[in-house]
Amino acid sequence: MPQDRVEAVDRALSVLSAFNEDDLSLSLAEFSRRTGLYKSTILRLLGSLKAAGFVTLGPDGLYSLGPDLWRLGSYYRRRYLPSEVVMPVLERLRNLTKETASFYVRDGENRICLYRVNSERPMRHHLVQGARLPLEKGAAGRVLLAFGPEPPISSQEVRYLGHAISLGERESEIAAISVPVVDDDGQLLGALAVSGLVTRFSEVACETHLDHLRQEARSLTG
Amino acid sequence: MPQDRVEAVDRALSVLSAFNEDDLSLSLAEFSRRTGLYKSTILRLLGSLKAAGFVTLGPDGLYSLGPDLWRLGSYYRRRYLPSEVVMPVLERLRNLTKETASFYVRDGENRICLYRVNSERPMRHHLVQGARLPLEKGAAGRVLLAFGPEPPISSQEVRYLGHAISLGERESEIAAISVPVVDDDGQLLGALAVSGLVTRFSEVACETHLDHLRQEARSLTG
DNA sequence: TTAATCGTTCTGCTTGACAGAACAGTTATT
DNA sequence: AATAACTGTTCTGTCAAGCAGAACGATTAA
Repeated sequence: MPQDRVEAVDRALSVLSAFNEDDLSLSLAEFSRRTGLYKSTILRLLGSLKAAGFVTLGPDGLYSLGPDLWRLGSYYRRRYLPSEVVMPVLERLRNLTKETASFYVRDGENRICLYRVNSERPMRHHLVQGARLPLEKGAAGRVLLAFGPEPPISSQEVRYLGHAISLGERESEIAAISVPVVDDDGQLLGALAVSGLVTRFSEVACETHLDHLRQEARSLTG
Repeated sequence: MPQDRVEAVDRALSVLSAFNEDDLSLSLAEFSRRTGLYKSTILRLLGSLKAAGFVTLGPDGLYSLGPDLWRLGSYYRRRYLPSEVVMPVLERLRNLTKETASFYVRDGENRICLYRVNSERPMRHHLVQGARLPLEKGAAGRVLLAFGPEPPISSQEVRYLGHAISLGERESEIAAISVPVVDDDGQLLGALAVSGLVTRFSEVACETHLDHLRQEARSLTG
C-alpha cells in the first residue's frame, strides 16, 4: 500500500486536532464529543501524548497542549527565514504603512502565515500565525503561486509586475499587497504582504505601500 | 492500569523526537538509526504524521516537521502571556542591560524558556526557545519555585528579597538575575531573567539590572 | 563486479488496542 | 433529599491491526 498509515496514530493526532484557537483546554468528555472516539480510547491516547510532553493534564482535569509539542513546532519555522530576520522587517512595514504586515510561505497547495505584526489601528486585519489559506485567492497567495515552481499561465501578469494586489478577493473587506522574497539563487523564499481595510487602499496608498514592500523585500535577501 | 499508553503512538512520537535543533530534515534510514525501529514500521508511522501535516516529505526524500505541528505548538504559548506582550519587554531589557533577556514558565518539575531575546554581544548567553531546564538550579528556576505552589523552606530568602541571583549556579560561566511575574490575583505567571557572562555581573551591575527587571515585571501585569 | 547503501513492498503471527459495560464521584435538577 | 445526568476511570473478551523480518529493485561507492 502506498498510502499506509497507523490507525492509532491517526486517532491520537485527531485528538490533538480537537484543540483550536479558542479552546486551549479540553476535558476528556469534550474530546470524546469532538473526535467521536470512546473515552477509554482517548484516555489511553492521551496517556502517550502526556508521556511525550505533547499534552499536560491540569489539576482541574483539563488537558492542554504541552511544551514539547511547541518546541518541535518551533523547529518548523527555522527552515525558513528566522524570526530575528523577518520580524524587524515586518515591524518596519507596520510602522511605515500603519497596516498589518505578514510573511507567508508555501506549503503544497496552501500558504501559511509564518510571521505577522498586526496593525495597531482599531479597524485592522487581525491575522493569526499558522493560519492556512488558499493559494489561488489573495495577494500573497497569487505571488507564491506566480514565483513558485510550475506557475500557471494566469499568473503571467503577477510575474511581469513583480507584485500582486487584492481588493476584497478572499474576504470582501480586506485588501492586500504582496511582493515575493527571492533568494540569491532565484529560489522563492516567501511573500511579504501588507493588508488592511479595503477602503484605505486607494491608488496612491497602494503605490507607497508597494515602494515600502519592495525595499524591505530587497533588504531581506541582499 | 493507571499509566496506560498506546505503543503505536509512543513510537510515532519517538520518531518526531528524532528531530532536534541541528537536524531539521531526516531520512528514513536516519530515523531508523535514532529510534531503533524498523524502517517498515517508521514508514507507516510517518504516513500518519504526514497525513496530519505534522511532517512533510521533501522532493529529496527527507522528512521535515510540518506546519500543523507548529500551529498547534503555538497554541501552547497562548495560555501564558502572549508574544505581543512579552517580546517588547524582553527587547527593552536587552537594550537596557546589553545581556540576554528571557521569560520562563513552570512545567511540573522543570522550567521552560518561553521567550528570549539574545544579547548582541559577541560573548553572550545564547538561549534556545523551548529549552527545558531544572527548577532547583539557576535564578529563574529558583524564582519559579519560590513563588509557585508549595514553595520549599529553602526558598524563603528568595520570597523575601523578591528576586534571585545566580552566579555560575547551573553553568559555571553564566550569571543570571530573575524576578517573578505575578498576576493581579497573585498567581505566578512566569519569571523574567537577564543572563550573561558571570564576570560582567558585578555588584553594581546586578543592582541596575535588578531595577530594570523589577520595572519591566511590573509593566507586564498592570 | 561487488558491496553497501537507499526506500519500498509483502506476509504470517501475535500482541496490543478497541468497544462497551460497569464503576464511583460530582454537579444539577427536581 | 432524591433523582438524574454528568463526570473520569477501570476492567475484560474479542478481533484485527501493526509488527518483525525478509526480499525487493534502484542508487551510489569502492
